[in-house]
Amino acid sequence: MVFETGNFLESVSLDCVVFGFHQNQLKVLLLKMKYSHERALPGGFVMKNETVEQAASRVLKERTGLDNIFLKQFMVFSDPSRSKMNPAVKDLVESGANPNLEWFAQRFISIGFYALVDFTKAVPTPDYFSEKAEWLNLEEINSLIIDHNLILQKALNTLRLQISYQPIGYNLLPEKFTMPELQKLYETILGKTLDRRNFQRRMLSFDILNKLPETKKGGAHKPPYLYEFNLENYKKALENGLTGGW
Amino acid sequence: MVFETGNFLESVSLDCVVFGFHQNQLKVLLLKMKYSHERALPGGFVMKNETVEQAASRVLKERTGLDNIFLKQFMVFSDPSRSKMNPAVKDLVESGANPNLEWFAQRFISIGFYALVDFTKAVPTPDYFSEKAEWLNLEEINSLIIDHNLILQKALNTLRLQISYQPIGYNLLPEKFTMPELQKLYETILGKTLDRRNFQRRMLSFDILNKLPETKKGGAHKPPYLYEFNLENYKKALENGLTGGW
DNA sequence: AGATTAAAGTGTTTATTTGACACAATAAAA
DNA sequence: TTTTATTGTGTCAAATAAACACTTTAATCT
Repeated sequence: MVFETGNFLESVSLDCVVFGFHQNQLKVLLLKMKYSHERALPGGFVMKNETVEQAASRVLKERTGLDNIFLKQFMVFSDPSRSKMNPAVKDLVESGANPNLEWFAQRFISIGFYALVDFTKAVPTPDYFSEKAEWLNLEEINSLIIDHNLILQKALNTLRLQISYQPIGYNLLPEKFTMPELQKLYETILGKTLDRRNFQRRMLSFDILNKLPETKKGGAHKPPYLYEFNLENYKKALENGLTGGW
Repeated sequence: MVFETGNFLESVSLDCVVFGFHQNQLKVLLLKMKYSHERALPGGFVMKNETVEQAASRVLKERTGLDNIFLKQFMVFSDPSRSKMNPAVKDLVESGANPNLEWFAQRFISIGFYALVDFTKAVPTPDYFSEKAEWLNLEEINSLIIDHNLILQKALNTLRLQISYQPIGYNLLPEKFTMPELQKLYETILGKTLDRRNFQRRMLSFDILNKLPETKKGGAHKPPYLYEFNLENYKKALENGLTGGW
């Protein structure tokens, strides 16, 4: 048995909404369950000697191969009926593999995390219950197990709020990126278009970008300059917050 | 025994930072432990058939006598060593009362809530572990048990952030209040002074206040007008957020 | 090779918001 | 009745945000 349930804290689970960005699309990492074939957010349990943040890091390391993922808890989901329709339990029954069915069937409150990762670096990897892990575009996402649609929606709301007073992008973009790419990221998260010139002026005013002397050639038309984040200032901005909203 | 520990979810506790406002001071509701005499935030456990929000409401109803308290979860505290120095356990040993000591001595992750209540209406009431419940001014608060200082600090930070894009006051002030009182509340939470005229202009622009024809007499000097919140707009603002910061 | 195409670079003007600031009115207290 | 200190109120200047158009460029097409 893969799960040594005795190592875990009772009653507590966690679910992660992992956001990535690729080809101007906001993506979410989802699992496909082995037996029910339903989709689910990656999640896990908390070991007896780790914090919930460490647990989420551990889980995401397993699901993406990445360390040092940007990770934030945003809400606890605790509707008493939420666990009842967990298909993982059904899956366990069908697999006949698990001696500790009751443990999985217990009531869990789940701590919701959202994570921002570099799409190109993550290697989606299924877990014990799933046959596949893959990125889906936001619009492609239909019904998820249990309350995972709700969790996703709350995560998205939180991200949208966050973006107004925190820098975002370092964890979602490759090291070097163009201003139009950054703008698309913002537009995608916010769900609206922004003025190109005002966006650039605003971004530059935050003083978290280094403009590089190179441009990104290869597209048809005028090549855009490349930028990188000025990590020192970026971190300062993370702590102190930015101003205003879009 | 008061605590039927079997009714509670394992591993999960909650702690509440209850804010009140009185005489231009921000107050926090604290308990004084029976045996160790240390101070603690009011807290409790989650019953098997309730959400964590319902649990927090229940606990606060017991500690204040109030229903329908404004309540918000803001963070989960889960350092594995946090439970180790819980004086409640020591208290239980000394009281000799509890047959289920192990339950209390287990590791808990704690869900932090903050609450905003009308100081004049709350009746501080101690719990099983405490001899006294009382309001303390923020500056009067010294060392609290376990990680409760941290929880308090995070709650305060959250409140300060929240105040920039959410209306605040309905839950902290009496029904009718004056503009100077409202301003003092903001100044106290933010920890800085604000320009009287700009504050008023800004507040009125949110369109969440009704100016009443009455003034509040009794003080020496010119009596200020009374206001009440326009609940309909207040709730809209809670949902949609305000703009900018101070 | 030259023409065409569409995205990217860039600055100014206007409107809106914020910040600073002073004097008159009032009720209580002296 | 005088004094006192708080409240009510408006304007002007500065900063910020919003609207907006033309030139430059690399790739593609012919």
